[in-house]
Amino acid sequence: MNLTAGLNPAQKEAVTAPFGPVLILAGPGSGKTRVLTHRIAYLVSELNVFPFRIMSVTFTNKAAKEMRARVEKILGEDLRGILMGTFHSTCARILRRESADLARLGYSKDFVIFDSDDQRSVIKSALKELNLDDKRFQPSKMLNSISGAKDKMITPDFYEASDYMSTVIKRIYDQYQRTLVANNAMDFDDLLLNTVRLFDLVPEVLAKYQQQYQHILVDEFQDTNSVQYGLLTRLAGQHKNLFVVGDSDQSIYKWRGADFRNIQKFRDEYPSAKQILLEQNYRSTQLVLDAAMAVIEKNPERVHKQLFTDRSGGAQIVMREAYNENEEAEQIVRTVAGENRRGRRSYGDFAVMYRTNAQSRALEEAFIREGVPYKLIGATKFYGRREVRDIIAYLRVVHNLRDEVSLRRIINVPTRGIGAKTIEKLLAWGNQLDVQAGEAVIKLATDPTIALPFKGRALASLMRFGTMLNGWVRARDEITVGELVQRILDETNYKSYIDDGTDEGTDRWENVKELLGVAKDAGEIALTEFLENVALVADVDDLEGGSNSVTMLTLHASKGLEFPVVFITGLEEGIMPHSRSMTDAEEMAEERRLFYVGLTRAEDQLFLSHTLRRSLYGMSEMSTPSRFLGDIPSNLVEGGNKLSERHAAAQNRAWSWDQSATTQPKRATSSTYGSYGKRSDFAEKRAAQKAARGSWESQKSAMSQRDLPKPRHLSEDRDTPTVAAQYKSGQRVKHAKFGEGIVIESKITRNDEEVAIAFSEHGIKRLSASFAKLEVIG
DNA sequence: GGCTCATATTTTTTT
DNA sequence: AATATGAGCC
Repeated sequence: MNLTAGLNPAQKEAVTAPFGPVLILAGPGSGKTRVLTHRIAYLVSELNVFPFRIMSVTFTNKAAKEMRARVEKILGEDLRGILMGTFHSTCARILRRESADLARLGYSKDFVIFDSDDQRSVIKSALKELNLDDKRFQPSKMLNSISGAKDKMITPDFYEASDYMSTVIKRIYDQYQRTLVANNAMDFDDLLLNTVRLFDLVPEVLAKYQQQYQHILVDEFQDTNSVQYGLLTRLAGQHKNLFVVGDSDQSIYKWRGADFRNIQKFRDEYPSAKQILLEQNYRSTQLVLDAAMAVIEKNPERVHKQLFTDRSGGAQIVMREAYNENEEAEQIVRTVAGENRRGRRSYGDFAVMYRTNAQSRALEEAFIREGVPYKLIGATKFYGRREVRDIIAYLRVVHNLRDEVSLRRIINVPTRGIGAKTIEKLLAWGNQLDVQAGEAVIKLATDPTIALPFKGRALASLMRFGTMLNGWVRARDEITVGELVQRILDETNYKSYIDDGTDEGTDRWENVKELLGVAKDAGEIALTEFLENVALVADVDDLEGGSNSVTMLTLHASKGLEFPVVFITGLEEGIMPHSRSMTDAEEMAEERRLFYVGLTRAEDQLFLSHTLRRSLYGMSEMSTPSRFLGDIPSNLVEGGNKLSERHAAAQNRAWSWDQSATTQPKRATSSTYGSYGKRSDFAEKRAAQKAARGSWESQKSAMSQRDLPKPRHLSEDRDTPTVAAQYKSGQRVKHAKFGEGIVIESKITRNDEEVAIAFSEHGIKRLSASFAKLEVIG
């Protein structure tokens, strides 16, 4: 088998690099996934590494899964000897395996993983316990500090208390960590940290894994944090076969502790490391690359890289401006529908990207309205919904009775007469008897000899709940996760609690049923594994809409993917770059890298859009085009980069819109963009789309590309105006407020005409013809 | 203890 | 806009 066929010299060199530390610096689209998969295959087959003893760490579970499939395809065999996963899942696995030694850290192997929501509630109860104000010590800030400490491997005892703030944080951190251990729970950082601690505490365990994994491969190395780095160097301590692949220009997770300087650290610590550069791009046209390079070059302290491709030329970038996010979305759907209808592209060729998840809403609505199939990656977390979290909390308590956080969540949901006072009393009582959380309720319900501090209604309720919980715990190893969920739903009468007959209630119940479906699909797997998947695998939520649908995703989620046509939306100051990054130069550099990542996802064409007005937190505000747009060379943009002109125009328009808003009735958005109503309404439409997608899937063999549902009213080509121009330059007009002026430019935008007028007394204004009352006087 | 209404707060990105 | 928290009342 020739594993290097079709690879360029640099790629070949990487695949066949000698054992020892290797650093691959790979530009976007340089085939690094290919290099990784071939490297693994090479290790397995050519060098007879058997049993395989290879550990490969990628960024997402999805990526790991794909990589496994690819390697298996190359080798044509089952790869049980290779561990592939994320850092987090790898660590969870190791920790559960070493449960005997894990006890030394205070955990049993049934530990649960607390996500950010759980973390928040732990912090909150810690604040309460310590009598601290959650305004002064914001839970999110506290969590950031704690996470930062954990990344530096600082335990509460060693947290430096130099001033008042840090003294308080130290106390909160201490309390937080105690709570986690008491709950037999780990947060995401703990999974990594405890693995390293375990290795340091029990050298035999480390030695075992060093022996087991002779080769370690790491993808997206620029996004590792220092604990992950520590974990790698420990694991590779003996064989030093550490093969890392990264690109500092694509480092976009600094906020999560990632530090691309790990690349330099690696160089310093392994001076003998072989270093290979992959600069040839196989994905994009030269034009796309030129744009991306022009953007990234502006970042300070950066090593210049000359990306190149065989794909010279390429379609020019389309830069578009829309009135608001709804119009922006419509422009996109029309372009997509148009290209699809002409048979030039299929829906699956398009990706629409945005900075924040909240921006997906307007896009979804537009796609639903036009009947264009899409799939949403990430988005409003399915597992973040209240009703879903409730059920998960039930499972977690059944799985780990020490989980007080989850118990508190569900002990009175559905309401069963167990209020705050009773809960506190119950837990205090349990504490005296040295039983935790769920154990206490069960003891109360099952041990007739025990003296109880409760009576009457509270006691009856607790007994009933304890009996139920006991039943589930006893059944948990006998029945499947699906059956367990079903039982919990039945016995708690959850449906009548959540489905109150309103649209929203029905919607919630649908979500519960979806979770039930996921549980049933999980089949025979253990509860532990099920809960771990829920905690660590984020992509269960992806609305898998077959291959032939438009992908919507955040810029972060786009890393590692590629699409023929990419739309990047919301390119406005405050959104992209995000307002939270404005004050810090390093964060701004990261925003730029994020934009760079988005740009380099495109194979053939880029559409970049910004709006004049954007709704945020339910308020519509004027927006200014992103500074990043200005960095795209004019010759790469269709019709030239008009950003600076637009920038000025935006300022002017901001002014005139606000003026007209006071004198004119509000623009009829409901007729122009359709009215959207409440959440449930939207959920309904989304469900309808989902159902329709199912039928598309089933019909797709019978149906050709072009027969897909025809857009209802946007069958026009993308820039066909729907209004006719009323004004032309040179005309003299009169405005109610600004007096007389001369039209210098008239431009048709969608559904409107925009007129630039030079007023004798007020200077140049850009006005909307439908708004401004203009009288032609000559 | 539980429900309803009013007010505050939020959103960056994800394992 | 959508959700979380808190006060007030049954």
